[in-house]
Amino acid sequence: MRLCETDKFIATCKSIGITVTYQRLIIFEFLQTQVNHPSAEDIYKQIRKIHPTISLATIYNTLVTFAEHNLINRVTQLHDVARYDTNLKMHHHLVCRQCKKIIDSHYPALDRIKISRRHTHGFKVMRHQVQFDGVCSECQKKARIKSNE
Amino acid sequence: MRLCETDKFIATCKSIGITVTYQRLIIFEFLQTQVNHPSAEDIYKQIRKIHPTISLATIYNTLVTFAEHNLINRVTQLHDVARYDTNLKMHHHLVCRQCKKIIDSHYPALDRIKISRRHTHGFKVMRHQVQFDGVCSECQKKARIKSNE
DNA sequence: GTGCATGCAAACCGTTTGCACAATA
DNA sequence: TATTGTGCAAACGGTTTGCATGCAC
Repeated sequence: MRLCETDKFIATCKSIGITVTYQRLIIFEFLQTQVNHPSAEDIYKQIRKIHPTISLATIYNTLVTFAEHNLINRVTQLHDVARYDTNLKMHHHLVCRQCKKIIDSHYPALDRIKISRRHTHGFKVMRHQVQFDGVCSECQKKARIKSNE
Repeated sequence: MRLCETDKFIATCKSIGITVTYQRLIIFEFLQTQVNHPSAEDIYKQIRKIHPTISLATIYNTLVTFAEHNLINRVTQLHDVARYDTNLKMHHHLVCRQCKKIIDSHYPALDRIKISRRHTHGFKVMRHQVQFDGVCSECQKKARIKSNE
């Protein structure tokens, strides 16, 4: 069972062309057990209990590597700096993956989204917002120019 | 016109019980002109051109104050630390305002959301995700206990 | 006059990086 | 053996904070 998972991880590393290391394996296996969206620090503290020699830098490096190869996702893409919004009316966001531009989208159909009680896990939901990830027109243009060079 | 806006700001400050200062006024007025979700640094650089004595700390302090009183919003609530997600299937998030817990919600109706061309502002949309803000059951419980004390 | 806000610099903290050493392929 | 990753510590960058001065009420 375990072996099978390990083999799968090794195969994945080979297919994306990264070295298989013990540290990456234990980080990956740890992540598979997590449902609560841990931070690098969380991961470090947990793994250290069993593997006390692992370094925090390795956790960070590994998370970057995994995310680059889509083995995991960062929960929020807009992570580098805090951004502020003066638009207090309900609205949604288009976020550019490249330049991190945020554009408001007023789209009343999305305002009416309701989540049924069965899916709220006891949450008292107060607000919702839809985020569309993609590439803005300027960045698409830049990419086209680049590919024609 | 300008006077009217200024008066409105003064009235707002009074109603929420914060001191009216020149710095807060210029920051607030600047924010009203912005549609591109500026960062603290952006705001600082722009305002410094006209008011060279303002300090970055004041920008930060003021943004915190404004956000606390709901005059503005932080675009992302989950800002303090990067969080990772091993669930690569399409899903949505319930985020607790208090403890920052994130719970996955698998709700196929939300997966089928489509945004019409008119609303995309030229974006190439690649993914979307709905975020429900609220209070988780544990934090609701804690709040109830506290209010009964 | 009292209390809250500002401005400066230092501290903070999450994250990244340079480098010597170790492990992988 | 050549390459890539690890671990440590130092650097980095966005943000917060302590404190003296200044302004609002």
